[in-house]
Amino acid sequence: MPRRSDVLETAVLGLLHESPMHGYELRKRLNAVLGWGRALSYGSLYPCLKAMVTKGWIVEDTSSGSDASRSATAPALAGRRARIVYELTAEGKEHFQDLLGDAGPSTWEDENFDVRFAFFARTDVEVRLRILEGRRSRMEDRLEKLRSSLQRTRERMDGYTLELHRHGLESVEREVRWLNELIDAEREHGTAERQHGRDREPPTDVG
Amino acid sequence: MPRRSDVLETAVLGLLHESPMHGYELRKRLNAVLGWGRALSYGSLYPCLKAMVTKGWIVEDTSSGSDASRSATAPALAGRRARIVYELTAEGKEHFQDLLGDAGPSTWEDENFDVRFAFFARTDVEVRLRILEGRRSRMEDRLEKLRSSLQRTRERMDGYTLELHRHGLESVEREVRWLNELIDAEREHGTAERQHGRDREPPTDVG
DNA sequence: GTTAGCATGTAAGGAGTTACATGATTTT
DNA sequence: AAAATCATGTAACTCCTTACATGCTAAC
Repeated sequence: MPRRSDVLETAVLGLLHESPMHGYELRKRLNAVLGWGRALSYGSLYPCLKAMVTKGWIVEDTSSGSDASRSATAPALAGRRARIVYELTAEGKEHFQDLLGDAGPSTWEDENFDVRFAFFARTDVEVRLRILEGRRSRMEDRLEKLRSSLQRTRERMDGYTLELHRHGLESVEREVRWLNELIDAEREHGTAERQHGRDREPPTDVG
Repeated sequence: MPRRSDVLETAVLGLLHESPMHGYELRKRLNAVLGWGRALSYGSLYPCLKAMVTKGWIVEDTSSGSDASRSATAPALAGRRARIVYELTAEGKEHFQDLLGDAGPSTWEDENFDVRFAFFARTDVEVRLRILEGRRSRMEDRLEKLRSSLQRTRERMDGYTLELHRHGLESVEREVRWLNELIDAEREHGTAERQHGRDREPPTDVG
């Protein structure tokens, strides 16, 4: 059975790919990049980090004043509390690449899609396309269910319930349009260039 | 400490208000009315129902062929398996009214808002307005955070992360517009009429 | 006859939050 | 001097899903 929530681990590996970080900072970046409703709690993050150390994907660096931690993000933070800076190992990088290579059904589920999308810049074009298309057909399924449910129960529902459903339906429709635009953009200048670079600019003409 | 997820209990009470039902049917209606991503599992529902019996909000009616269960939704289901039909008690109705009277901070959170909205037809206008306005300011807070986060980190983000944030931002903007329209509609013919009826029709001119 | 749907449950476990515990440093 | 922010952790608990266990009826 495939584990269905490597979300946190994936995100941590992805962020540490940018630069080594300590837990507190990691949490902030995590909350920023994946705009979760609630902020991630330490009670989730720290145990997760420990587990990842055990698995050999990251290592702890407990040298408070070292250059490694300072260079990245923190300017002149010499005398603070002993911070534990986490760094990717070779196995960690390898594992992350494996995760990015997966384009299976779990990747287009609600919980996973956002993380995967957030690291699309480091994902192969083919994988990107398969995930986007998978996500789209997932959303289209949902669309059909919602539409038929609205059709069937329209009579028995009061105005508010109806309005709630209508709004939900429109949200999914909007998501499908968004995915269509992304897929088109991938297909257009997706095959010509094969760069993973940071000046890669997906649909600015979207919306 | 206020319990933060009476969602299921609220929904069950609300649906049983329409008519008595057994667990299996309740699950289907629950999934239909509150369009959750995943379907509610029996592992959640049945223990919840037992707990509600213990609390005295509902009672089990184990008379397989009775009129009570048949009249509501199931035509000619005489010889099926012994079904347990759940029915509201007086205390259950009272508790539901208490729940509907609450317009506190928890009601405009993501997890609770949809259930509350689904039963707006049985909720007072003042409470409806307070919930909608609370929800809106909640969404506006989120909007501001997202906007400033986008502003701050625009440079450091790659195209995909940017696109993800842009899309998330637009979703929240859309939700705010929706809430504005609902609030306007409530205010317009909300003070004049005080009916809770089923031909009450909130914004058909919405969107 | 076998698959799909009806119908009710329990046990184990996953994934996360809240609340607690601790303490330094910076800002007001 | 107090409050906020930095920084790391643990224990208990909640809520929910998955997987299992059981058995009946309708349709194909």
